[in-house]
Amino acid sequence: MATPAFSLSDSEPPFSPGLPSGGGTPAFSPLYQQIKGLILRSLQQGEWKPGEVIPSEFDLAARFRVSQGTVRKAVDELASENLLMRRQGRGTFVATHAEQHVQYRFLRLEPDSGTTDSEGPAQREIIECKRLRASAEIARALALRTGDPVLQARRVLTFTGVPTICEDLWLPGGPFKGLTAERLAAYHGPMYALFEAEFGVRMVRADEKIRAVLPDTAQADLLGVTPATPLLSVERIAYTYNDVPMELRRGLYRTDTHYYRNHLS
Amino acid sequence: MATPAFSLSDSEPPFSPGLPSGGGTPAFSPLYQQIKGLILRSLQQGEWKPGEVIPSEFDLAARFRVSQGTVRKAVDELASENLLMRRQGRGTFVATHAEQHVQYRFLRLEPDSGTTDSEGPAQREIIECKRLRASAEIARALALRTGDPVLQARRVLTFTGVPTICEDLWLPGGPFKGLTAERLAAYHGPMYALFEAEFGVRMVRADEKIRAVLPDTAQADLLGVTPATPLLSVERIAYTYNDVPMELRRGLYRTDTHYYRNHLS
DNA sequence: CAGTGGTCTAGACCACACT
DNA sequence: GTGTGGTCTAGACCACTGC
Repeated sequence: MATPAFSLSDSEPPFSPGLPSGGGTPAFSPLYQQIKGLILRSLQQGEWKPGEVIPSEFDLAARFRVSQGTVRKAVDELASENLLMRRQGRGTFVATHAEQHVQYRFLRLEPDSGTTDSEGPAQREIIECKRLRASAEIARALALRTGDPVLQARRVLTFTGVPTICEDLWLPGGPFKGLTAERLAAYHGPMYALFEAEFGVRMVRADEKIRAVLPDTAQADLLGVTPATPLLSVERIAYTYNDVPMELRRGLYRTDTHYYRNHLS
Repeated sequence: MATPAFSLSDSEPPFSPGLPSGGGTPAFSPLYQQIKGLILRSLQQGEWKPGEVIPSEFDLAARFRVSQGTVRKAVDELASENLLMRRQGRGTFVATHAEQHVQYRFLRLEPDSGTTDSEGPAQREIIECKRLRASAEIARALALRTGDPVLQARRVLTFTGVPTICEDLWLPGGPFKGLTAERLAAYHGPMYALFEAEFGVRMVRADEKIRAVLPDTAQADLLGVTPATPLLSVERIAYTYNDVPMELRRGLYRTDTHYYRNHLS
C-alpha cells in the first residue's frame, strides 16, 4: 500500500505507517497497532456491543484502507486479550461476560475433587449494598478522590451448600449510579454481565494480590468457619478499557474444599 | 508453494498441508503447526541449547521447504509460550531460566511496598536433600510408579533478612541422578537454571494450586513465625516439553511482607 | 554494510457455518 | 452457494543490531 488512509467516517487524517509522528521521540507505531487502537475506540464507544458481531475483516480492511492481513493482526491481538472472540465461519464477536463457557472468567477457585466445572451454579446472596464516601485507600485504588461517592457491597457465594466466598466490593458512584442491593439480588448470572448490560461497564482485565489471613468474626460467621480458619484473601482491581480501574474487590475464599488455580508459562 | 516437503536431514516425508492424514478422523493440522512440532523436537533433542540462537527464519523456511511466513507463525507461537525469545536485529534464541530479566519466572511473590524488583537476590538455604521412594501421591503427581526413586529437598528463601518461603520439592530420580544437597547449595542462581545446565531439564510451564494453611511446628520454626500464622500454600507441578511433569513443589509463603500476584485477562 | 526480525501487501485456496 | 475466518505464499520494504 502506498498511501494508507482512513475513511472520513473515522475522522482520521491519512498517514504513513513507517513515519515518525512527531518531533522528539521517533514514536514509530506499526499500522496494525493503529488499527487496533481504532477498533478499540469503536468498542469503547459502543459502536459494537457485547455479544454482537463486528464487521468482517474484509469490511474493516476497506474501512481503514489497509490490507486484510493488517486488520487480521490487529484483531488477533484483541482476541488474544479476550476483547474479541473469533469464530471460524461465523465472524468476530465482541467478548462478553454473559456467556456460559466464559462465565467466571476471573474466578480462579475450583473445587478440590472437581472433575471439571460440574459444580453447578453458585448461590449468590447479597448481604448489603450501600452508598458512602471513598476513604483515601479506596479512592487510590479506584483512581478517585477521597470523599468521592462509592458503592460498597458485600455478598456470599455458596457452592453445593457450602458458603465458600465472602467478598466486599467497591464501585465508583458515577458509572454505577442506580445500583442497589435489589438489582444485584434480582440478577441471576455473573456480576460482570450485569455491569455490562445495565451500566455499560465492561471489565477487560484485573490484577489480584493474594494473601493468607484470618477472618474477623463477621466474616467467619458468614462462611460458617471459626475465626482461626486460615482463608485466602484475594484483593482484585478490575479494569475496563484504557486501564481505568472500575472495581475494587476483597474476597475471602475457603480453601478446605476449593483451591485457587494458576497456570504459569 | 506447490509441493511442500522436508529436507532429508529431517527424515520427514513430503506432505500436503491441507490433506487429511489418515483414515478415520480428518486430523487436519495446519502447516505451521507441523513446523512448530519440528522446531519443538529440535529443542527437545538439544539441537539448539538454552541461550543459543536458532537459525534465521529464512534458513528454517529453506530447511522445511515452506515460506518464511509459515515459519514465522510457528516461531510466534513458540515465543508466546516462552520457549523461544525473539530479538529484533539479532535473531531468535532458545529461552533460558538463567537470564537476569526472566529470573524467578515462575515466582509470583512480590514484596508489599516493593516499588519494583529492587529487593535484591534471595538468600537460599538448603535444609536437606535426600533420596527416597515415591509415595502413591508423589508418584501420581510426577507420573511415576509408586516406589520409584525420587529426590526430596527442602529449602528456605530469605528476602532482606526475613525468611519468607519454605518449600519442599520432589524430583524424579532418573533425570536428576547425581543431584545432592551440596550441588544445590553450591549453585547461585535460580534452581531451574541449575536443572537446565546440569541435568538438561527445561521447565516450560507449571500449574499451581493455592490454599491458605497453618504451618506445622518445623515449618513455623524455619520461617520464624508462630504455628497460628496463616500462610499461603502453593503446590506446583512443573512440566518440561510435551507436558511431562518433572517437579512437584510445595511452598509455604509468608504473606505479611509479601503477596502473590496474579494478572487476569 | 549485511543480516536479522518486523511490517505490509495482494492474491490464492481451505475449513467452517448458515441459508 | 455464499460469506466468514484460517492458512499459505511471494515479495517488498522497514527497523534494529553488530561488523
